[in-house]
Amino acid sequence: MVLRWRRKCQSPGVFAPQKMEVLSIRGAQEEEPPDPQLMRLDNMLLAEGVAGPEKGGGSAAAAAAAAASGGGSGPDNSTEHSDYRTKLTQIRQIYHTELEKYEQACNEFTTHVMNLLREQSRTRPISPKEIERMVNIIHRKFSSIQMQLKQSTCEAVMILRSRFLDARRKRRNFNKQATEILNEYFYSHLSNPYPSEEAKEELGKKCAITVAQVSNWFGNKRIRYKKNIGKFQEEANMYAARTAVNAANASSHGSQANSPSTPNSAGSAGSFNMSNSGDLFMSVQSLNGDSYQGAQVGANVQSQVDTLRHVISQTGGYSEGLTANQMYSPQGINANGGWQDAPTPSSVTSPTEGPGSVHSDTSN
DNA sequence: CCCAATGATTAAGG
DNA sequence: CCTTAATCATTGGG
Repeated sequence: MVLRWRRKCQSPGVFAPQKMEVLSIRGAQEEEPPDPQLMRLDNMLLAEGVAGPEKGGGSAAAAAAAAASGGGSGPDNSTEHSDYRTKLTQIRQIYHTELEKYEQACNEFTTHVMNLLREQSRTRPISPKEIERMVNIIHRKFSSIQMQLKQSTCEAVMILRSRFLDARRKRRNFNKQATEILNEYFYSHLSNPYPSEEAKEELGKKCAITVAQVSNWFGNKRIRYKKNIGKFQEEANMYAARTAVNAANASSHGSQANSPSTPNSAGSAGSFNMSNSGDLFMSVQSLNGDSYQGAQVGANVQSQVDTLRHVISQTGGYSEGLTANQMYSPQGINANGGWQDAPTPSSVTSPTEGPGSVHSDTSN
């Protein structure tokens, strides 16, 4: 489609607006045949708040915009809609102006024709039926013009809506910090990267995005990670190392409740130091084994295991079934090729898959 | 310009 | 509702 919703609706003074008496157009205004096309347009304009009552506050338009935004529940961004409402009001004004103009022109023309007929009635007999027929013809003509106007307006509204309500068209990348937080969560829950509703809310809060956006992000991330794990190796190493260090620090220092999720260590980018891998290995041993005195390690055990396993698999420090060709298939991805039961097997990438039995899920 | 990355949407399945 | 997978449309770097 063409993106030119502004322009049109500009008829340069076809009829000079004059002060004329209005004839009785009421009778013919009601379209005898309820044209479905016209009804559709009318309904749409009405629903869109364009053809509604006068501008008694933008309530109609606001309601329409809110309804159009989809979900009824939600403190949707109202700043986004202000621009939309402004433009919608513009369309509405143009529409009303034009409509009025057409009506006036129709009346004038009708009057003119009537006068003509009246004049002619002096020289030849004119039946009232003929007059009525004339008027009908005129009104039909102007009705079709009105319909064009309505159609144009509808089109404009549709384009406006797709322009403003289709979020794809105003996509903004998340800021660095947000993606960092999301990635951190993702890679520290690699064996089960499905954040609960609460986790999503919290992530959304921390990243200043909506829960739906968090879901989108994880959906995209999961599929794209799975599709090409190799591509995410670097990133995975980075975040795994970072959170692993964090976890190691936390567990070694006992309960240290502080540090609100911002490790803030921007120093070690790609360089992963192998020296602490030994410590991490020990941690894994104790965590994966049975007796770990901490006892209070509940929900975040899995995350630590995830990151530690990842780190270990990358550093090659853990020999149990981890061979070179398994670099690209770390932790929780099972033989199915996915985290969840894949409905369509469709010949997964790596048929040979090692032990992926890391599942002590903490659902709460 | 091209092109990879990326957020959002859609369809299909549960 | 949720998910996956494919796709769209934009962003931003070269």
